Amino acid sequence: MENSEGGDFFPPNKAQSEVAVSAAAATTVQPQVAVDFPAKKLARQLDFTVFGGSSGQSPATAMPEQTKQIQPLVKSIQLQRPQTQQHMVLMPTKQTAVPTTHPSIRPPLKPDSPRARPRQSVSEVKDGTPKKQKQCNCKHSRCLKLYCECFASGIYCDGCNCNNCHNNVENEPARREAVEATLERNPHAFRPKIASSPHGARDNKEEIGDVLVLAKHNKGCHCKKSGCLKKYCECFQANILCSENCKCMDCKNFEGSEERQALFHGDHANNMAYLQQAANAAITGAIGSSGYGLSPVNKKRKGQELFFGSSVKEPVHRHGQSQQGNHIKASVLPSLSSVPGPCVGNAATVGPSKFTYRSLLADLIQPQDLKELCSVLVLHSGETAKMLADEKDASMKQAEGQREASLASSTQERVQNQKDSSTEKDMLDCCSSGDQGEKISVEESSLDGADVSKRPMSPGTLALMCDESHTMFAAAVASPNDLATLSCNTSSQLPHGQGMTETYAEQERIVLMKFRDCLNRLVDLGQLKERKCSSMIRGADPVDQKDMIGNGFTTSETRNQHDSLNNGVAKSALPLPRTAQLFSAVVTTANNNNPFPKVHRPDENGDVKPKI
DNA sequence: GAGTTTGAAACT
DNA sequence: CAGTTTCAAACTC
Repeated sequence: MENSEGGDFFPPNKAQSEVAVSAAAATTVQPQVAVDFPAKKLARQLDFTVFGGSSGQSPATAMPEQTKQIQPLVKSIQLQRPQTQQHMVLMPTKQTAVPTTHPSIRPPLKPDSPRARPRQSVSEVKDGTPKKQKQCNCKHSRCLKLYCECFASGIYCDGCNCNNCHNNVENEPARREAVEATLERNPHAFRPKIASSPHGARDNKEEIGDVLVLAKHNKGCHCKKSGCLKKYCECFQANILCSENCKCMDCKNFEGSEERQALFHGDHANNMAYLQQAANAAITGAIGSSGYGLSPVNKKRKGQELFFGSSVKEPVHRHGQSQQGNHIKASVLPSLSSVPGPCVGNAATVGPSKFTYRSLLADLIQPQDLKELCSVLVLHSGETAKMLADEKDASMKQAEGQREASLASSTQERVQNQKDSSTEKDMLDCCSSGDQGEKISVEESSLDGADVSKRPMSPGTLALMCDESHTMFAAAVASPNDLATLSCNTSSQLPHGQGMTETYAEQERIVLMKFRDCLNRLVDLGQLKERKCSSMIRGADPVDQKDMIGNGFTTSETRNQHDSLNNGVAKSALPLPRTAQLFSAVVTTANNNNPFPKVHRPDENGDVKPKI
């Protein structure tokens, strides 16, 4: 127990190398070992108690578990901290102002401090100026309380300016006692304060510009006067936005806060980051579910007042929480100029501000579009089948006409029809497997005289129709071979033999051609949209961006895009469903080069939408 | 560098 | 759990 405790929490001897962290010695833990960043409160993020869910456990019971897990933690910290620091441009580091005396050459105030050596290895930074973790200046806490950054970081004081320091090897018993007491008060005392996204690793954190937007303060801050824009605020100091966990008042540390943005002004890098953020948001329509949430700066306060009549005295985390709430609300509003909602899509679930990539086509293709597309393709296939069948019948009749009409032949034909009917039934049964509704829908969707259900259909057609309610898209893009497979291998049972196989092949070829054309159209749309977004971003007029919703387009713009899709295409006089329009363009266009002049579009015959 | 402000931690 | 005190860092001058 004691050994494990020392091994878990208490710093190692400074003689230990960083590599030795993995050693099994009792003093293997070097939580601070690679921490080359303002130790400050981030250092407190170390969690020596809770790994593996020791939370709630008494320190005594928690300790053994710490022993098991501390080393991986340390390793991850070593890897992650420096990265984190690199991104913290928001937080003006004062490290350069910190005495740079190297721990190892500092007066042997606390010669046995374990911190010196490990830190050395990582304290050489950028400009070559040796940097050292901040030293505490504790006077009354003996460096045995969380007030002390060193203690909170789980490290010995070393070269600090503290008085009556007990956070060292000589006072190990006292220190241990203090640790236990601290853990007793709060089992999470040494737990990381900043939680990353649910996806875990901090080095996977998502960043927008220079801001860590996924990280979140576990406890949240409670700032009252600093507006969460000073380093008093733990969130701000950690370079994260306040979250719903915070209980701060008059918070300005949220995405879109003009005060916060003001901190960036004059900082080119940050401005660029912000621009980049705006660009990303506009291009991808990444902000939440409702669109462009990136506030083009400076509107937040209005938003706050709008929603809360923002009073400085209003208690609350009002702006940590409410701000997040506001953001959500604001982002829903069509005009961001009026309410500069931050980019928070859903702070309640994803934290202060989470940006998610969305395809340029995200809002172009709707689920019903796929259904309609499949309907179109199915109809097309039916038409093809019909046409080919007619051709075949004509040729057969012609051949028959040349022969003497015989009773036998008519009898044979009846038998043939019976086989067809039987085969059809089998195929439908197979494909509708367990879902009568689908079978019905297939039949219903065959409308208009095409009477697909009563004709032999290609395996591909059947596959398309059968899968319409679940994997329409997949079925549509499947290769003919796949389609044949999907059709339950019924092709071998088909009565027309090779002739029908050719018909099926032709059907599939045409359907796939249509589908390919559709995809090409979509690609064109995407490119069009990309160009549009890019030009908007280049315009860099935030006000203009207010018109961007969702993926960055107004409905009218989107509509225009759809219109452009149909340019040069004879449109149906009847109102087509959106996608029907979309794909009718393809169909009609294809028909120009098509042996099949007439294509029945779904709506031309009324309701042909698959009923699923 | 001294003094003030601030908010987390500790305490009641 | 809320209110108060203590504390040390951040900040101001």
